[in-house]
Amino acid sequence: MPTDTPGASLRAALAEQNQGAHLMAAACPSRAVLSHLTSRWAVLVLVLLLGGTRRFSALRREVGGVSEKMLAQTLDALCSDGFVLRQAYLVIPPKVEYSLTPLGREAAERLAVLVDWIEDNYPRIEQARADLARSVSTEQAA
Amino acid sequence: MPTDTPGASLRAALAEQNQGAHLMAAACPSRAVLSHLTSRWAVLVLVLLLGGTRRFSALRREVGGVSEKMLAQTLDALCSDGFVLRQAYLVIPPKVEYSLTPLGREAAERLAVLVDWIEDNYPRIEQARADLARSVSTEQAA
DNA sequence: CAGAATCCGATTTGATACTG
DNA sequence: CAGTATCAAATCGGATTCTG
Repeated sequence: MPTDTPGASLRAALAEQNQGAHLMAAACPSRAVLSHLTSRWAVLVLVLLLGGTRRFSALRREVGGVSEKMLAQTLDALCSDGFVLRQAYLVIPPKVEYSLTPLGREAAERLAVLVDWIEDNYPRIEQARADLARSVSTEQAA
Repeated sequence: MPTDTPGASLRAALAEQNQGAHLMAAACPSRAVLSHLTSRWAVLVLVLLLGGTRRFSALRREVGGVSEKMLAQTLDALCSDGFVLRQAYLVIPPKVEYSLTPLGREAAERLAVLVDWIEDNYPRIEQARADLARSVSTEQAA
C-alpha cells in the first residue's frame, strides 16, 4: 500500500459500521477545523501559499475576487489554527508576510490534490453534467 | 514522483508565476465545483458514501447535525454535478438510494484523504493552537 | 501597505409543519 | 420514507471609511 492515508481503513471501517465518534458526530471539535480548511477562500489561500511566502496584497491580487475583509478574516482563522505563520515587519509602510507552517503545508498538500483533480477533470465533470441533462428520468427501478 | 497528482506541477508553476486562468480566477466555472465539493455537508456525505450505498434516512442519521432540508439540498447538488447517483424505487413506503458515481468516487477519495488527515492529526492541531496562545507577540522582525 | 471597524443587503441555515 | 414548503434566525460577504 504505497498511499499516504493511514486513517483510511479506520475511517472506512467506522463509516460502514456507523459507530464513529469522529467527524460525523455533530459535536466533534474537528468539524471546526474541517470548515476552516474547506472554506471558500482558505482553500485558495493555502494552495497559493504552497508556492511560497506571500504578502497580503499579493494574496489579495492572486486570489481572484476576494475582498480585503474576507482575506483578513481567512488569514486570521488559518493563523489561529496554526496552519499559517504571520510575520509582521514593523516598518513603514507596513509589511506582513504569510507562509505555511509545517502543519499547514500538510493540509495544503491534501487540498491541492483536490484542487488539481478538479482542474484536471473539469471537462469530465462538465460532460457528466451534460449527460445528466439528457437522461431526464429515463430509467426506473422496482 | 510516485504521487497521483498530475496537475501539481502545473498548478505550482502557475501559482508561482501568477499567470493562471484557473481556480484562482474569480470567474472560473470550476469555482462552483470546488464550493459544492467542499461545502459543509457535501464533504461528510461523500466520505460516507465511500463506504457504500445509503438511503436518505441513513445519511440523515449518520451525518450528525444535518437537517432534512440541508441534506436534500446537498444531495441534489451532488446529483446535479454528477458525483452522486440517485435511485428512486417506486414503492410504498418510498425508497431512495444514493451512491457515488465513478466521478464522485474519485472526488470523495481525495476528500477522504483530507478528512483522514484531520482526524489523524487533530491532536497536533490542538497542540499548535495551544502553543500559539502562549507565544503572544514574542518575536519581531525588522 | 495592511488591516480594523462599521454598515447593511444577500445568502445560508435550520426548526417546524405538511405531503405523496 | 423521502422529501417539499415556509418562515425566522444566523451568517456571509462586500463596499466604505478610518488608522498606524
